[in-house]
Amino acid sequence: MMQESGTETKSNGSAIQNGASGGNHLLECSLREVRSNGETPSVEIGAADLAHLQQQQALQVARQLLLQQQQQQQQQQQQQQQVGGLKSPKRNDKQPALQVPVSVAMMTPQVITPQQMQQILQQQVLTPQQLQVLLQQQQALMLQQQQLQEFYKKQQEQLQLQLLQQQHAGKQPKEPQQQQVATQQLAFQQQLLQMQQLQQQHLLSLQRQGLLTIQPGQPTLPLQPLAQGMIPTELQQLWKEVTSSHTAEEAASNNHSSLDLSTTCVSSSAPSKTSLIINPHASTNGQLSVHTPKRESLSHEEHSHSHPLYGHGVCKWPGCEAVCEDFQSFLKHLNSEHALDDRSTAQCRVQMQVVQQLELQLAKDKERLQAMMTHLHVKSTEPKATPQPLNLVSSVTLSKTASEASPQSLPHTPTTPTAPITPVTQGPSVITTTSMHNVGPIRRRYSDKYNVPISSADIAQNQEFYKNAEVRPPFTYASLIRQAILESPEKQLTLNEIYNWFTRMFAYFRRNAATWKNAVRHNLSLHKCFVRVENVKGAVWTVDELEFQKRRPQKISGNPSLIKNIQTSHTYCTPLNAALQASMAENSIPLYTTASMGNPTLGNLANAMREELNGAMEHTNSNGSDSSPGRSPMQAMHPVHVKEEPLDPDENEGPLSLVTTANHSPDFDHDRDYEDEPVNEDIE
DNA sequence: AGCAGAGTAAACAAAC
DNA sequence: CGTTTGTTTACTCTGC
Repeated sequence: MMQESGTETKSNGSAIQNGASGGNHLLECSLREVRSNGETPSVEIGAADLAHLQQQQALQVARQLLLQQQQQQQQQQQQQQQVGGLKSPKRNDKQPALQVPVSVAMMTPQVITPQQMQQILQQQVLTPQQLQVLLQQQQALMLQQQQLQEFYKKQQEQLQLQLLQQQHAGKQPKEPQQQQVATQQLAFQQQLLQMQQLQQQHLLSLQRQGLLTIQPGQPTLPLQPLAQGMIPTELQQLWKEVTSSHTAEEAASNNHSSLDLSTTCVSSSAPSKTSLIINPHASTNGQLSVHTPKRESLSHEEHSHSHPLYGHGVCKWPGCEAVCEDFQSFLKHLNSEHALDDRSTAQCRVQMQVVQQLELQLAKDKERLQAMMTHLHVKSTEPKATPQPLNLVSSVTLSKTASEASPQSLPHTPTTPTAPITPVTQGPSVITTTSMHNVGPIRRRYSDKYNVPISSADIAQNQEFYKNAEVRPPFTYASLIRQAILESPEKQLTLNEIYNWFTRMFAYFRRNAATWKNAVRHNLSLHKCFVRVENVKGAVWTVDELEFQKRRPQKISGNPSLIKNIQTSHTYCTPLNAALQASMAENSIPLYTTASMGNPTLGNLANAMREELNGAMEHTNSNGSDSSPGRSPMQAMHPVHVKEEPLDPDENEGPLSLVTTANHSPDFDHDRDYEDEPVNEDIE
């Protein structure tokens, strides 16, 4: 029976590994191909050339991506066929994910991962240097514009003064002076206009290159200060005063210029934005409303020509730049050259990716900014911030809404963590070989950690942590075995089921199988608390609670406050958390949130620690009164987590019991490898 | 320093 | 016959 399950798993594991590695190979090849094709162009090229080149590259990337996705799909199909024939269907979903987490992201059909986007943007389309140059250009333009605006403002103030003086003086012939002033102003406005056009061009070129996306409802960043700076209420008032005294032609010309200002904004492919920015002033001003109808009618006209893909007589389709005399010819060009075909679709796709990437980047930067501001402005929260991940997630998981607690998640990432949005790719890959340094013996390092009570803990999170991170759990074998047995519905497990529990619950026990299995057997035999019961099917192991409690006379050297703490039900998980943190500290592993992993079994692992704790308490309170049915709280928790555990080996008797436990299987090959290896790679 | 608990390694036997 | 299960012994390490 055991043999069957063992061999079956072994063969399955290898089959899966082959499939996965094959897939990786293919993907790597295609990726490499993409990379090699997307060499960064030489530096000394014009902006237009650059844009063109980038678009070409983008096209190429698009083709490659399409190809790649096809390959991925094929690969997936192959894998499913290959795997499906060999193993039970239940294992299909989880195994590849655990074995080659990187491939998971890549195998997602039809979706470009952020990593790929990053590659597209940074390696293929634009180099960071190019990006920086463009941004610098943009900044320089904005600076110039600001200076010009200030100058313009000053001029208008002077003008205002002069006008006031003239009004008060009320005698000298106004016309020449006023005209002079007006023309002066016009000159400035035209200058400003030029600046705006320049900036607009720049923006458009950025947009064309996919560097900047102007969203319909939102003002573009550079234009916003300009527009706002251009039309403050006082300025408008002043402007009105000046223009009202002018001749009709002047007024008309002035109108025109102000119109131009607005149309500039309009032509920057953000029509709605114009109204957004200007209308508030119009409403507050009242003066502008006079102009508004005209402006609207004109801007409408202009608007009809302000196609996002058309500007300055040039087609703005990525990589096109065909010259079109007027809007009509542009439309003709658009329909003929950029009709719905493969090429256009690919280009569109690339543009979408670029936009997505930028949005992603924006989200990241926003998050970063938020964090920075929080850090800088809210110093008082700093102490709070550090343990926040824990508290946050704990509260979330305790309320069993482990939906989107992890900010990144990460992955989280965590990290996750790292991967700020690294969402949830926390497989074993997240914590890599560095975490394997702690392969040494367990030893009871945690005993002293009990003296470091930490606020509320998250058992579920810890559990997920150990499931994914190859960190040695700070529990004794005996505790773990007992926990495994108690978690089973019938409070009894076969040896193999205990093994399965270990591998399922702890990534650490997916390696060095020979070692820890031997230890498990050793413990089972050694400790009286584990009772072997002959069964119909064979033998199962149970726990003699009495014996188990007897057997632990150590730890906790009477810390009254701690003990008091412990006895409150809420802090039952405290030692576990302490142990977890200690363990992580030992391994230099940042705590990353894995709350997104779904319904964690509440208190699974905590029991392992609790019982240790209880034992210690009993020892401390040993002067009689086994006051603790103190186990009762923890026992009371069992029904909860026992029910929630989705894969209970007990339910799957026979050879399949091993197979149906998902997590351990990917590493089963490793297990075998380590079993075959005579030398333990422990570093002590 | 000594003790006890825990982990590791290994030998061995019985069962499968 | 090979593997799994179970037992036992010896040794090391760690905390007290």
